[in-house]
Parts: sequence; structure tokens; C-alpha cells
Amino acid sequence: MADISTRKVNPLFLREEELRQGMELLFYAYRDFTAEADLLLEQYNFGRAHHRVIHFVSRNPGINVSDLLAILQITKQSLSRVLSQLVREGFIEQKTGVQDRRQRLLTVTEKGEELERKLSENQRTLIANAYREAGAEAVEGFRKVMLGMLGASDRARFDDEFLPNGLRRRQG
Amino acid sequence: MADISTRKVNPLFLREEELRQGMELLFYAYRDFTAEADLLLEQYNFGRAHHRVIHFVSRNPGINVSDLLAILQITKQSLSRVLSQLVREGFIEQKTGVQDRRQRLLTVTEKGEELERKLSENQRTLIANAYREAGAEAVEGFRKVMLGMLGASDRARFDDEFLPNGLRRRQG
DNA sequence: CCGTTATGTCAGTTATATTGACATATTAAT
DNA sequence: ATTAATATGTCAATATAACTGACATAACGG
Repeated sequence: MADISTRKVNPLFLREEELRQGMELLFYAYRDFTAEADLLLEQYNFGRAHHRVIHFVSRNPGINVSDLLAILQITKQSLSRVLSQLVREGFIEQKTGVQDRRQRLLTVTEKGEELERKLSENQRTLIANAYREAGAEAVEGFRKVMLGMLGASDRARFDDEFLPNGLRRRQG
Repeated sequence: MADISTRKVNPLFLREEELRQGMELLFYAYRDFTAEADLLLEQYNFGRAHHRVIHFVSRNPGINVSDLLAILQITKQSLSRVLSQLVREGFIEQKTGVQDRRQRLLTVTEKGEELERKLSENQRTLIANAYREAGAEAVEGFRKVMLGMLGASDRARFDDEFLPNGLRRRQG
């Protein structure tokens, strides 16, 4: 199946094949990437949504609910269940905004940070190993391609961080 | 937030930051990647699972149920609902195996191929654009990193296709 | 004061997956 | 030939996680 001889003589097939491999890479990588954290989450009776909330609140301390919803792209009702659970169990804190007292600004507690570290440990290891094995140049390419795949609004979240080229350099 | 000066003097922070960016790239890319196909699937009252089944059966004509389950990593009951729906509506065909008549070998009908093309059109475009904009070298790096992130069993699915280096070369 | 915004919540629904138990047909092993 | 194991399918109950819609409160901005 998909014999090389066919590929060689048919650049269109080759390109098509290449694209479909890209699709599958994304599928498998995402699944493998999330698999272990999912197991850990079960022990807390949490789901992937909890992980995402903790991750993005940890990365954006003081974020308000609207902005978090914009990142997660879920309904406020969905977030509510997850978030109130995390607050109730002491992983996330809500503080009333100072300029705008309607807002609830979210931060992760120390307990929350600890959980975040646990949850992401395997993920960071996976990425770190993949980066190390692939080498600096490959990592640069990986980022380029991934960024190129993002929709405009999501890409904007990275622009600030990528342009100042503090990160493009090393990844030893 | 995340000021460059801090990054420059603290390689550990930089590395950590880099890994977390990788995590988010994967999250956003996967979501943006699947967003449009999801919309189309709604029109058929199908879900992402249907897309996956069609994709992998299309890529592996004559695959049996067990192997498909191994790829999808879902229960046979879950697959059953999706698959029987696809068979009932004429997107997928089942044929009794010849060597082993217990098996149901799955193939995509012409109608199924058509749906697959529709569903993946946007995804292929996304990848194609990202590849083109990033360049051949970046694509090579992207693949290396993605492959490096896969678990052993998933990586094995690509080994055959990657080692014969019919694909590493061009991506014009 | 009033329209809008940020947030929260109640209720009902839908989609999708899971587990467990069991059934059928077929193959493979003794 | 009988029997154990395999490939597949199905019924039923449950779980999860999202959704929509409606409504409520508090605070902002003019």
C-alpha cells in the first residue's frame, strides 16, 4: 500500500499523502500528549476542562472571566461548573477587580500551582524530549508550522511573544 | 508580563516558557484544525468520531474492526454506534473477511470518499498553507518534533512510511 | 436614572462515551 | 469432534460534558 514507486512518479499524490500524514501526526500527537494528564485528572474527579482552566489561569494571573472564556471558547455555563469546582476546592482564587468591580479576577493558589505542575509534568517532559531529540533547527520549524496553522485570533496570542525573539534562539 | 529581560538572564525560565508555549501551540492548533470540519459534520448529524472513522478507513481500506479500534482507542460499543450509522447511511461498506470470515473488513464507499474529501478539505488547506509558508526545512523540523512526541505504538504507524524516505525530500 | 456589561445560576436537553453482560459465528487447538 | 478462544455485535444503564435559553444581580458609563 502506498508504494514508493507510485509516489516518485506522482508528485500530486505525494503532496496529498504528505498532507494526510500531517493530519494524522496532529491527531496522534494531541492524543498522546493529553493521555497521561487525563489519568491524573481522574483521581481528582476532574476533566480536561479543569486542566485547561488551571493552565490558562496560571499562565495569565489576574485574568477575568470573559478573557478566559475567549481563550477556551466554551460557554460561561460550562466554565461555571468547572471553575466553581476549582474555587470551592481551593485551586483557584477569585478577587473582585479594582478598576472594574464587576470583574472576577482569577489566580491560581499555591495548591493550584502544585496541581498544574503535576498535570503538566509529563507534557513538559514529552515536549522537552521531542525538542531535544529533534534539535534546535527542527524546533524552529515546528513552531513556524504550528503558528502557521493557527487562526488569526489565536496566532495573535503568540505574536507578542514570538516577535521579540527572546525565544527563537536557544532551546538547548 | 514575561518580560524579555528576565528571559535573557534566566535560561531555566526560558526553557520552561518555551515548553509551555509548545503546549499551547498544540492546544490551539488542534482546536483550530478541527473547528471547520466540526461545523460541516453538524449538517450530517455526525460528530468528530464519524470523521475519524471515515478518515482511517479511507486511509486503510479493508481494515478490520479490531485494528480500527486499536487506532481510535475507543470501546467497541462507542465505535458500533458511529460505524453502524455510517454503514446504514452508505458511507462505509462491510465485507466478510476471506481468510477469516469472522472479520468485517471496512471500506469507504464513493459517497464516503466524497464526504471525507469535503471534511478534510479545509484541514488539508490549513496544513498546505502552513507548510508552504514555513518552507521545506521547517516542515522537516515539524515532523521530527511531532514524531518525537508520539508514544511508541503510535510512532510505529509512521515508521514504515518515514524510513523509506520517499517523503522527506520535497514538499514543494 | 438608564442602558449595557460582567458574571452567575437554574433548568432542560443533547451528544458521546463508558461499563457490564451476553449472543453469534468462526477459527484454532487438542 | 469437541472445546477454548477470537472477532464482532448488541442491550441496558450510567456518566460526562457540553449546549441552549431564561433570568438575576451588581456595577459601569453616560
